Amino acid sequence: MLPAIAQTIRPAFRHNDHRSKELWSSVQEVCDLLHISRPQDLDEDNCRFQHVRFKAGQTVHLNNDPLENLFLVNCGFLKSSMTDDLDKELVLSFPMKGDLIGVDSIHRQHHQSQTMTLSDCDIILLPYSSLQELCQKSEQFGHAILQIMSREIVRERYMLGVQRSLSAEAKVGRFLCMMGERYAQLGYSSRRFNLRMSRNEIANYLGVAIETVSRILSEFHRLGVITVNQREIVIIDPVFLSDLLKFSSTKERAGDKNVQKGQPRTTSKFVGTAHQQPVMALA
Amino acid sequence: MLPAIAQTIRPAFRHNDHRSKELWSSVQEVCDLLHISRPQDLDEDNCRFQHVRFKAGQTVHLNNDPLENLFLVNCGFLKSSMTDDLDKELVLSFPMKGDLIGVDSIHRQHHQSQTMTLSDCDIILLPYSSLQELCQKSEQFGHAILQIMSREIVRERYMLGVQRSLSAEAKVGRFLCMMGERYAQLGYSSRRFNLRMSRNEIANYLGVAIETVSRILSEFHRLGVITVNQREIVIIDPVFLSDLLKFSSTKERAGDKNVQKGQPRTTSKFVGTAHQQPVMALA
DNA sequence: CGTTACTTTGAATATAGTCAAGCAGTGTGG
DNA sequence: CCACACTGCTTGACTATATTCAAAGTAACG
Repeated sequence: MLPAIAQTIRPAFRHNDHRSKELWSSVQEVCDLLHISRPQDLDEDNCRFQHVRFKAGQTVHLNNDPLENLFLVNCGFLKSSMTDDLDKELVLSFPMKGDLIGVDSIHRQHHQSQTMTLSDCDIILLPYSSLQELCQKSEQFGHAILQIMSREIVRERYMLGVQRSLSAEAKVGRFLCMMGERYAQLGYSSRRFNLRMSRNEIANYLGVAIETVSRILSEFHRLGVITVNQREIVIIDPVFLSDLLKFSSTKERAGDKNVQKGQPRTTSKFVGTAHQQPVMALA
Repeated sequence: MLPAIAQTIRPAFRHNDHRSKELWSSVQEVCDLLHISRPQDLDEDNCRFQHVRFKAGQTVHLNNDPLENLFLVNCGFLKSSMTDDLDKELVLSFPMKGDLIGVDSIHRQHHQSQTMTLSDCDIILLPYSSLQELCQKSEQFGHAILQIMSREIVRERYMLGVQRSLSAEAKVGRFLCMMGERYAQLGYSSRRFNLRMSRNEIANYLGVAIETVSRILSEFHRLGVITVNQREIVIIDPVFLSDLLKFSSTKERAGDKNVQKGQPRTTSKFVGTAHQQPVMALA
């Protein structure tokens, strides 16, 4: 079985001959990474999954590649995107540790997107055939895979809600909060982090113009709710950003709290809210 | 097993005592509806799935209901929606025949959305436990379920692309085309159909204001590319609508064909394109 | 027939996009 | 080491698009 896997990986993978302490992971380790409990009903644990190293800027898989492997991020930062009718890139997600890449490809047996590395990465190859086999052996594992797919649906749906009902500044605010939370899950600070992606990629991901992202970040900085220095972000007032999630919606903010309504246009429209909430000390 | 299913269904279901020719469906029939091939590796076909009838305006499941059944639409039209932070409804989809409802609930074992009927409906209950069992018995069936989940992800992703990169009129145009295609798949005309949902629901689904939907439909009508009479739509020029998909994107139309750019504002901005494409005869 | 819900239309406004210019880091080669 | 170009980012001015508010029209319903 192992030789079989080795043969199915794309040639590019074989160029990565970096020495690594753990080139193969067990089912246990994969389950831990995926945040699913290890199936109790799976006795034989002789299955191993290969790790592959990527340098920043490399391609993990391209659109329309045949489905052979799913990819589980062990460490590093990536960008998944698709191409629309006009060959314009649409950024779909920024996978990081613990994220499973490629579940969209099961439908047509070909990848419906492409994924690039934004930093050096360590990726675990999960051959789809092996996953199917595990699903067959273990009902619990099968259920866990369905859960992961379901979670992906819920996540995308959440983004859909963001796209539809939030203003540009709320999108950016929510994006920053989300990134903070994700870093926190990885054990980093949720308040101070480096964005791994360009303004262009953020703008694309959020569905707004790059200038808008830039303007809003500057505005947040001016208001003292964040600090921006290149790609280094410090979130000073997360409450402000999370309130934006709720009340900056273009459509429904009339009727909710009388802030941000009828503020003089000569000053920032955020001032009203900013003054209501004490600026929190930087951790 | 059958009594078990009968006991797990919600009380509301039992009120529907309409007499029906086929109250139970086989695995075969379910697979046909889902457009997946019947698993060859499943010999015993003694499993039956209960049908439930709903009148228009009834609730199939509510947000946060525990996951007991998935729902497969046998006939009728529905609306799935979720509730955002502000208790505002967000329409997610308009399920119809062959659509599987509830795959989002597997993740947390509770439904993450609610579904209402827009017309009288016949729904097949698929107990999640039975599905798991079938997945276990048949590798092919398991794969098919993964495919359906994957397809759902791809669909939601498509909507995400629509939300991000299309103008309001392109969204409406695409919506009409999409509805036409879906009716066509059910064997109805793709050119002439009744919308089952209100303008409000369309607007919500597309993430635009209701007035915008109304205006754009009127505009399309004025241009002769569609006919609107209440909720009855006749698509006269699908090419026009599908071109909108490509070239009405707010962001990328500069540089593509010099239509719709620099048109006098006194007349419709669609006129330029409309004149380039012959109006097709009404089928 | 009046009430209600849904839809259409117009006018004013707000939001975000486009265009254009300039700035700031980065890297290259002289 | 500095000039140079290059890329990514920021900012301002203007414009387009879509929303909000307001009002009136239309169909459905008891």
